[in-house]
Amino acid sequence: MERAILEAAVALLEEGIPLSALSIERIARTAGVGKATIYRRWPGKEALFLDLLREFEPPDPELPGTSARDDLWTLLESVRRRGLAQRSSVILHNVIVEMKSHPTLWEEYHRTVVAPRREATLAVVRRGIADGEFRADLEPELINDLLVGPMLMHTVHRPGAPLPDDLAERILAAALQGVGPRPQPDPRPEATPHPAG
Amino acid sequence: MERAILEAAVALLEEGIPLSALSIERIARTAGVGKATIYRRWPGKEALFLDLLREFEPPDPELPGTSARDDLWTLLESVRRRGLAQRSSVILHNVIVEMKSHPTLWEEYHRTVVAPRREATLAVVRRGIADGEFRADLEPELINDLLVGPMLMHTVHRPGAPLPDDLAERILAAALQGVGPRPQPDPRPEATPHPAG
Amino acid sequence: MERAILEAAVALLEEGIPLSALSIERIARTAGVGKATIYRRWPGKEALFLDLLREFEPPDPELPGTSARDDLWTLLESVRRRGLAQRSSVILHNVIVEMKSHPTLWEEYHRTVVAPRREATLAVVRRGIADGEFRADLEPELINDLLVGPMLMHTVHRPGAPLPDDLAERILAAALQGVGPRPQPDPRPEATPHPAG
Amino acid sequence: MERAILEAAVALLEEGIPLSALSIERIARTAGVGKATIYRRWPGKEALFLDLLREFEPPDPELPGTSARDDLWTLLESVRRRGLAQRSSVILHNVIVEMKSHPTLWEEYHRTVVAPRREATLAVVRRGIADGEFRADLEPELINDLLVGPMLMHTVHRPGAPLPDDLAERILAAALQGVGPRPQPDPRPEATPHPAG
DNA sequence: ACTTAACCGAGACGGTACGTCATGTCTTCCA
DNA sequence: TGGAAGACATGACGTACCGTCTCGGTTAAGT
Repeated sequence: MERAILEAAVALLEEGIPLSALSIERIARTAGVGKATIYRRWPGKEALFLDLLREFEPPDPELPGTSARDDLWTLLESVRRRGLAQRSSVILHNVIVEMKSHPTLWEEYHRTVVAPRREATLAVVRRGIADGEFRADLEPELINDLLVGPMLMHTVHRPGAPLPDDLAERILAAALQGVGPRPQPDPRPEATPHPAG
Repeated sequence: MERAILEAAVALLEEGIPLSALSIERIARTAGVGKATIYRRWPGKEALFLDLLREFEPPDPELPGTSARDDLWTLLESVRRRGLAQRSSVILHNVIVEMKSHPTLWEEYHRTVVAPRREATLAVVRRGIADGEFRADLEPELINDLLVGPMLMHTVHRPGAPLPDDLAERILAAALQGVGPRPQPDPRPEATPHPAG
Repeated sequence: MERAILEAAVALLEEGIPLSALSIERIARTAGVGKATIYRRWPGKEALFLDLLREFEPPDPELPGTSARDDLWTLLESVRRRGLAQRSSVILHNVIVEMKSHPTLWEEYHRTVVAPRREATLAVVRRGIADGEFRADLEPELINDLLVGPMLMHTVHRPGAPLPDDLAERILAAALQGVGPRPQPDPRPEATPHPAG
Repeated sequence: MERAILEAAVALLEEGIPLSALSIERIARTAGVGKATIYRRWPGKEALFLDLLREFEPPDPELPGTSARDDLWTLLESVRRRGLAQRSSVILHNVIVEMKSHPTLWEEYHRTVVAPRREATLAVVRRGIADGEFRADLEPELINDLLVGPMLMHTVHRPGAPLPDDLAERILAAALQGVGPRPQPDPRPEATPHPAG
């Protein structure tokens, strides 16, 4: 039942019906279900959307564990790819946007979906600090934001456009080495940042 | 007249009325104005919101021009402070969110407000590259995102919370030097990069 | 429900609200009912008025059957009395007037209410012709109009004024004998035909 | 100016626009005139309609004066013909209907147009009584209504249909001689209508 | 000829009503 | 018992008119 209703909602979205036209009445009609049946399960449209989001949430990526850098690359890549997922992309962006106007629901979404993901990245960063891959004099949160933030900037400024393949790699490299002037006196080829490889 | 209407909308928002309850009828009633008067000026609720956003747009900060670093610090600080603006903060965040569901309007907001701001930062970054303050082997956009992105991460994850005073400074420092392990063998003190001032 | 709405409409009319101020919004408000509830039952204001008219339609009078003349007197009297009906009178006149601007509805009212009434009178007239009470060389319709028409003239020219008690009797008498000069040579009194009763 | 406005109203009516869609705004637009210009001349839509009616009022017919009967025939014929007037007919009927909901205006129309016409017929009837053409024992009003009423019945029951050519003649004849059984030369007291049963 | 008033079109204004739609609650009736 | 069906009160939607009101821009007369 629950499924039938969510499927109906998705079906409508995929038909091109804009999110703002997704009334409960319409979903009920499409699902061949009484309105009351929907209200019995969700307190409102937005709560239904939340479940709809969870429906599409891709699984967390499996981390290689070879190094903090590699793990972070994997995580950033999963962020990038999520932005490309066929059905989701634009649709889900709008769902999220809509849901943001319901603080309670957004809070729950953040708590159960966004925050855990952030926590996972943070854990990797902390491990990287412990292993000497990251500077120990910086807060893990700062390092995390320095890596993930640039990723989001792309989607803000180029909505709809696919993120470049090497974006994760380039962000990681730049963030690790810094964007300040290269220490020229150093003659070393510097290839990978950690010299004693 | 236009002002009176926008003021009425803001007044309602400040009374705690949620954005979703901001019907045109209500705004008109509050402003003591006929509905037609609103429709004569804006094609719909969201277009009105766009003007409401512009209303609160703070002026662009004046750049010191002493160095790219100082200019960027000023720009990041203005981003931070904008998040604290008394009336706006949470309210405007919601307005933006709402408006995102109207692609046309959002596109215009981006074009006339967001993009120019980004362009200003990018110009500073380019100058910094030319002056040798930033690595020349990186795209200006990447450097820009590396600095601005982390700023936004804060507001995403801690909505409503004020951004720490030294956030801009810490982001700049970390981004310039990189978050990879410090090149310890180097004995030079390399003086912590002086902040703006 | 239907009743409650019609009652509300009548209540407003009786309060002296002019028909032109009888908006559906107002009726709904007075009846404590949503607008949709009204639109679910009637396609518009005028259709509602039609039901309002039917509400007040008095029952057809019972005919004595003693003679065509007596039956017609009864029918004319019922026309006269209908003009005096307490609540209706002026109000209903206006309702009818209003409804006339909706050809379809007026057609229906005529078909279901007016025409049957006319047919009933015509039937009596035809019987009267067959029985020799009326001239056989005249069309029944002409005779009918000659009797009913004068009745209506009164209401046209003296709106609101009550019709005189003996109007039906006087019309009948005059129509039967004709308004031309009396055939003087005839000395017979020919006793004005005693009315019903 | 006044004319231009009335013409515009008529033009719209003749285009088939229903009376209910004849807003002042529309008339003003069609006439190429400001709304205020209309309001300066008429207090409202219905008052304008009144002038519109007067516009179409045909001239009173010229009476032959040969006899009351002939004069009345002429008057009845003019009533009949008025119902056929090309532009007016249905349109004007609706205008009248509409105007009836404004008691004041209707009263004025009645006083200045309808009543004088009735008075003219009544005068002829009175003359007919004096000349012995009509029974002297009947009120002139009754005789008048007996002649004019049947005329109106036709338009009530067959709206739009043209009135038959000989209608006036037939009404006059029937009314003068009466619709009761003809006083056959038969000397018998006429007891049962069909003698040779 | 120059001013000044009247009048014009245009259309904005605060309102009210239109008829439609969606909300969330509530029966009703069927399986 | 629980679900579909949908009626219900509420209220926003965007449009159209209402009747009043400024606006400038002609005209016209009066000086």
